[in-house]
Amino acid sequence: MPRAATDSDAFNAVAEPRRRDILHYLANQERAVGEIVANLGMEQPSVSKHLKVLRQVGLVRVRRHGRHMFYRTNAEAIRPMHDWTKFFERYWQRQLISVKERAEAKMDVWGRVQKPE
Amino acid sequence: MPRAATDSDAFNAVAEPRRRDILHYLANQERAVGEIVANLGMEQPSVSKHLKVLRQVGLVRVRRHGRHMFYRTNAEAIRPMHDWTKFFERYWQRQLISVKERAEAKMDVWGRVQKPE
DNA sequence: TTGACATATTCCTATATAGGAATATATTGA
DNA sequence: TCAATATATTCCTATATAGGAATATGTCAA
Repeated sequence: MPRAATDSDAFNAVAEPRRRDILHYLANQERAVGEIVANLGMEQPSVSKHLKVLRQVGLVRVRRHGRHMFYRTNAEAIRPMHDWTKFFERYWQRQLISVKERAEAKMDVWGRVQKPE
Repeated sequence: MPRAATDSDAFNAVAEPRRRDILHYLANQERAVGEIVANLGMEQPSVSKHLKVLRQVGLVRVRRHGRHMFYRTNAEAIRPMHDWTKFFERYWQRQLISVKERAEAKMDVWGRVQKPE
């Protein structure tokens, strides 16, 4: 079984660094495809294909104006990722637990208080 | 060119939903592989392979104790993802800009204040 | 209507999967 | 030393890429 498709969800879509660049670039203002090409230094077909993936997972919104297609980041779609990462916020400041601290807490060698196995 | 490898960075590693499940499960306490297998209902080789990817990008730490390998989430490695998503925090509460508001702000039809093209 | 411009799509290929099955490695206890 | 236990690795395969090149589609301006 291969990986889940890039357009299956936001997590898969933003795994590609160029797509993260695009989302960052489109956060403030909507931009035409040509602007993305010029400013991020990617090939035009490449940009179109990345935008298609981002659109399919709702990470960008698009609006046509004449020959131009104006894309803009839909920040709402990033929120689930933010929430997922936020869950770990309380852990990344935690100290390592020393042997001494384990002893004082009456924890076993596995660092557990109850249900050793 | 295929996608970047799953073990190239945290973004690619967590694109796989089962790996997110594992990281969530290992956030509080370190756990033996067998516990992950039992509690998350995955095949043992599958768990070992996912753990390998997570270990290669620093998302989990491992400690051997006898026959057991105790894995634990390294929340620090999730932080870069949190920071990236956090950048968009100020955008996802933004209101849509109506025609009226655009007119008052002297924006053009593209919603831009300066540099129309 | 036609040419120029902007964007999207198609075709191509090497490559890295995820999971299943089978097997290998490592450690313990007797 | 040997069996049991815990975990890791290997082999297999269908599949979805990302990027390059070429081309198609859509829209305007004259």
